[in-house]
Amino acid sequence: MPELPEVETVMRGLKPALESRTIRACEVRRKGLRAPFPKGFAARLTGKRVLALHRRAKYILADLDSSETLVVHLGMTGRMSICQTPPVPDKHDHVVITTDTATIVFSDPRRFGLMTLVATAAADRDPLFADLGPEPLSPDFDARVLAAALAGKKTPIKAALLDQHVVAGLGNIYVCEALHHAGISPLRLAATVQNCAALVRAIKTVLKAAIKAGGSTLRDYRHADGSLGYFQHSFTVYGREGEACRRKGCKGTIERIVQSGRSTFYCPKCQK
DNA sequence: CAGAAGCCCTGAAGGC
DNA sequence: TGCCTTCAGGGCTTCT
Repeated sequence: MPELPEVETVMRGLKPALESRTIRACEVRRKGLRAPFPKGFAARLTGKRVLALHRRAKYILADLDSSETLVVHLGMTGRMSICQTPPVPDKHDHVVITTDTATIVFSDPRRFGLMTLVATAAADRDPLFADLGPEPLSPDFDARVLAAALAGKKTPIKAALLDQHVVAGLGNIYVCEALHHAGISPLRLAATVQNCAALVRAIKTVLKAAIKAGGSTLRDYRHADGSLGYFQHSFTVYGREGEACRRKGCKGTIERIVQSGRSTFYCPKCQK
């Protein structure tokens, strides 16, 4: 499940295959993913040069020389693969982009992903991005900003951190990991979190370590070159129900609960 | 209006 | 073996 570290890793892997390259062909093999592809999608990509690749929240953005930006969201099972030779398309391969040097395939069995085009100059104001919270790894995201976003929130801190308006790019796994790292219970109401500085530090630490490890491969996630992430081996709570807490000196056992329909893993002993 | 629940979608895994 | 149910969850819509 691609969260910020996975999307960042895929984006970095795509850079050599896309930046400063010209899209020579684009094959669209269905009407859309979770939303329809925009009108003339393939034609608006064909012949365009990719100026720069970047990431916002869980979105990969490719600025084109046509003043449009290709927006890609991997959803749950989306994958961007670089192939040196054109592959035989699988039934879940939905978009095939060909440059002079490579073929990039977007595949997504569950089709929770998204591919669309926005005007580059107005991207920040697009509904996809306008209300997003700060990038967790940017200096803009600090204790004061987080405290302000959590003020008055009656929802559990777990749900608040999953809210992309509060902070953009966290998903279920890294929220669980960051809360354990900070020693904060996922059940605690957001407005009652005292140590926002520790929580901000934990979020940044966990995300940076995960990016360094190339993200976490649980099921579907792969780098653009097909290789795997390995941060899953460093999880302290996620998927560890019934196992011993890894915090130094803590004798607790990791529990799994369900919050807003989603699994939460935490240690009831050291997360308060 | 905030917060919670429902929905989309498919493949893997478990039960019988 | 094979059929059925359950689960995974990001982001959107709908309900309370």
